[in-house]
Amino acid sequence: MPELPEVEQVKKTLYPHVVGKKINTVEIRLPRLIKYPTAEIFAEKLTGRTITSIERKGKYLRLNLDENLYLLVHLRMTGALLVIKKMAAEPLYAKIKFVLTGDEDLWFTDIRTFGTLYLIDHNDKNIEGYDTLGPEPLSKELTVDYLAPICSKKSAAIKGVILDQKVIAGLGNIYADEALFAAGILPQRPANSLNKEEIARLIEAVNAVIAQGIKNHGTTFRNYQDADGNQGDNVKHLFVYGRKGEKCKVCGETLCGLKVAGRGSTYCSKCQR
DNA sequence: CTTCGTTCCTGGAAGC
DNA sequence: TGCTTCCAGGAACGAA
Repeated sequence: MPELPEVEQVKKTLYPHVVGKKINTVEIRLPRLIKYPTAEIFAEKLTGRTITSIERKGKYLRLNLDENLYLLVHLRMTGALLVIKKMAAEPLYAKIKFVLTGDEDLWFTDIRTFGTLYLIDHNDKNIEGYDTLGPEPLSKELTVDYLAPICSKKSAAIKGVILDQKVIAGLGNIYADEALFAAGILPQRPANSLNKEEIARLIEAVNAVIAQGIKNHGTTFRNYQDADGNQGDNVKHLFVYGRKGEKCKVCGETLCGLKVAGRGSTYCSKCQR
């Protein structure tokens, strides 16, 4: 599932293929993926626009267009943006085709069809979920002074807090489990039970696992691929995610599985307290 | 306000 | 072997 490092890798691989290209037509095969405005207006307004740059904010990609338009894309679980030669066969699970100038097209594919797309302009209403994103990992805004007061007000599990995009933008289940392991903190610990030193360790761990994920071009656990169709290498560097029942790479203990904040969570009962 | 459960969806794994 | 059931999860939403 694409989280911050995966979306960052999609951005990097997409950039050289689509920036400067014009969208000639848009073919929408699953209109319900377009959350704003309607699929008809979405296609109509995109036609003839030129992609000027790409930004990532949390797990959102924003393709900036001329005429003050912005194409927002959230890949959710199995969404992908793929650049495909016009002569090649169309990709599996194709849901939206952006016909570009040049010899390549941009496709949005999605197995489980949870992905969402929006087309907004600077006068549009805010898109909830996008405008409320919290600070990013590796940013100077993510500090103990920021996170400690938030944690002290919450009795819910710390894992749920760091998965909340309004608190930190970009963590999903993989990097949340990895960060909690690296920080030596159990995912089910109430957020308000963490002291300042633990919160400092957690921020450091979040930054470290995200930086490593980016360096390794993302984690391909099931379906994730970048815009060139390549997989990420980070899965071999995971300590806990997807390793329930296997031995802890640090202490040898069998890793535990537990549902925390509604998600499958894996942790080491010896390394994490 | 917070917290928790439900919903969406499909492929692949697990179970009988 | 072949069918059925369950599970994976990001985030919006509703209920308590």
